[in-house]
Amino acid sequence: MPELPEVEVTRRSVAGGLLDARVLEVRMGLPLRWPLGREPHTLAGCVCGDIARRGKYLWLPLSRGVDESTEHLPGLPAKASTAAGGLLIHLGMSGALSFGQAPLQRAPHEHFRLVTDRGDLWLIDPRRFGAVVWSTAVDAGPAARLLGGLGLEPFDAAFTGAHLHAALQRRRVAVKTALLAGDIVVGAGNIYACEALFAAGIDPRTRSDAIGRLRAERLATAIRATLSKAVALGGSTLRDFRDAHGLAGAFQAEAAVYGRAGLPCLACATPIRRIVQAQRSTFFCPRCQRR
DNA sequence: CTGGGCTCCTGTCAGC
DNA sequence: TGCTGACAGGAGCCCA
Repeated sequence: MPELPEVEVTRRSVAGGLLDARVLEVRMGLPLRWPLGREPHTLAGCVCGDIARRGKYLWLPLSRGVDESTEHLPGLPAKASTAAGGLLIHLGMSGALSFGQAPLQRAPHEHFRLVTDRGDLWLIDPRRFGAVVWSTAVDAGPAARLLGGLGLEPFDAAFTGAHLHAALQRRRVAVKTALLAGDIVVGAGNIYACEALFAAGIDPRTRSDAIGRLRAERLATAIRATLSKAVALGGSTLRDFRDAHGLAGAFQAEAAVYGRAGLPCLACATPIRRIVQAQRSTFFCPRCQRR
């Protein structure tokens, strides 16, 4: 589910509540995609920093604090938490964060819970493709390994039509497959890649190295426009997605092609087609989108 | 190195 | 009503 807009909406909805919150306890449920990589109890006492986003990952910095829950002898100082680093969080296909109050009717799918003095943060993830991974720094250890291969942020000034064009020239896969790979530009998943290609008037089957400079420019603009509109609408809620306060997104109602197979194109009334590319559904208008 | 396919897991829905 | 198969927002990993 969660593509860049959903992850960004999630980030914004938890940032204020988590900042400066002191971790009291960490509870784990069923295994997620990867292990936490650290004993949960060693995180008690850490203080949450400003949560950041990189692609579809969230990075929650944790600074060293004092573990007040740890038993210690009278007269001796409270045991300092040994942890300093952060948590890299990915929502996978079906994940959502919830902050403050217990999520409703999700009990079997609560697989991670950060108990803090400002409220609790839950990861609800039925399919468990999501992950919460400890890393000593965002640019070291497991986080560096997972973030290392990512492409540019779509709103980074370096992500230009020229950059996209040059990157697409180096590939021979279909342009939609190249966008989904996430090593050129991050954030556009299956929904937004389809929508951006529609907005740019490009057939998703077009070989990436056949995209000219002008169309690459249009595609870069369309990716940014599609993603920013989706963020403004609170993301897309197809099934599971909610922000941390339980609010659903509204972009799904604005989708021009995604999930609209057989329905008339909003621009030309030609039936929207569904095909499969790299094991993922692709939706497009065969008339508005050209090779 | 590139590209294609498989895989993790649960839930939902269409069709019989 | 109940069973079966297809499909779902991601992306790392293995193989040719």
